[in-house]
Amino acid sequence: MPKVDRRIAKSQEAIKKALIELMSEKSFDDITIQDISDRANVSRGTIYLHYVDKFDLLDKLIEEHIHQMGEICESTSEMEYKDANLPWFEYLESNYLFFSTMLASKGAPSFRRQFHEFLIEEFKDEVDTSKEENQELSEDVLLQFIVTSYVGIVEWWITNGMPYSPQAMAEQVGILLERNL
Amino acid sequence: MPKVDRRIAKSQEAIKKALIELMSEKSFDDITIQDISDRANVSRGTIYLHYVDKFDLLDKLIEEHIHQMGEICESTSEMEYKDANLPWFEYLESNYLFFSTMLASKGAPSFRRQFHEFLIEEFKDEVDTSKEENQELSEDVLLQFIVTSYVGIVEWWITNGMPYSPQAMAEQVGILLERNL
DNA sequence: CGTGATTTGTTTAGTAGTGAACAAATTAAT
DNA sequence: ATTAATTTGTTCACTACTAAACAAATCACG
Repeated sequence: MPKVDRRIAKSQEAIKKALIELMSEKSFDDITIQDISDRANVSRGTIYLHYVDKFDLLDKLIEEHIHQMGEICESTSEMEYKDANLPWFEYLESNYLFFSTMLASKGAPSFRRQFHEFLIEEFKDEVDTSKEENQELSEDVLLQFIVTSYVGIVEWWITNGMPYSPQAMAEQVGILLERNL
Repeated sequence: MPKVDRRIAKSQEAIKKALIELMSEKSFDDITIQDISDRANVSRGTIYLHYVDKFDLLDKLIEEHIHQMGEICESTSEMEYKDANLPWFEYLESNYLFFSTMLASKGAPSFRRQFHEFLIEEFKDEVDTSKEENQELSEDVLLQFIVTSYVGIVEWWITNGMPYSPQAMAEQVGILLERNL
């Protein structure tokens, strides 16, 4: 990995942070490139140096988070659900503004779907209908059941201002996964 | 004013912030230029682009705050003491880490003296021994009295974690100044 | 002491960010 | 529908930041 120039990293961070902040304040349609460069404290041209337009910026932002979540899944694949969930909820917490705006009604309508699809892929290998208690279930039903509930729980937790700690969430969701998979 | 390049402003901000943070963690002597550049996320060379060494950086940092405080004094010169004090304490609050580290025992020993000298200059024109109740006082005694107590109050407020709001402080110190000047 | 490791301060060639200008495309208002 | 005003996307010459290399100075410690 040819480590990226620190100026690039800083500019892109500032730009992405600016977009998230602005999306939490007004509709994506109403956000202009100038708005973003002002907020990021970056020249307007700098944005075009990295992104073709604001849609591309949003795409890449989402893509990056999906990728990060993939990394987390990878690093926790060997753990118990209870433990594996902790980094997950910690990640959600430390990116609260991103997830809350993306899941908000006027956020990024496509994000919920992408999030769902991502989880389908991740849980695909986890469902085990050979286990005794799951004999009567078909794989895809169980998979949809789990993923839908997972998305729902996350969405509820985020949009309700994270009423429980990541630890508490990891533990409880861990129990529920254990029980159903 | 030939407005400064935004890259310069950002770099210098990051560098100054880094120094303040590091000084709140360890002694100035133990801080290296590399430490600062690491913390500021800036190339080591960038520091030398703006400052000759870490002493120069500290000098300029202090000088800037003294200057800012001068601006505040200027903008409030027409107000009642109570009102004039508010921007003052708000400034102290928003630069809490700077003032608390500079006033700390192992901070910048010279800062307290510079701060004192600055206030002497600012209050010089405020003392009025022609007023009836101050007839028996000589100007320099009254001046030293006021400034010493002002520095003391600020130092106490900062090093004790700002136990009162800037508003409360501005009000009370306003009363005390009114009473003595 | 001395000597080995850090830290310093400078230089270098290369890269990213800068503001300004511009025409083209959108959007808003009458 | 015709302006007028904004926003877009691109180009440009210039400047600041970059990492890396270097010798000199300072530090640490056996």
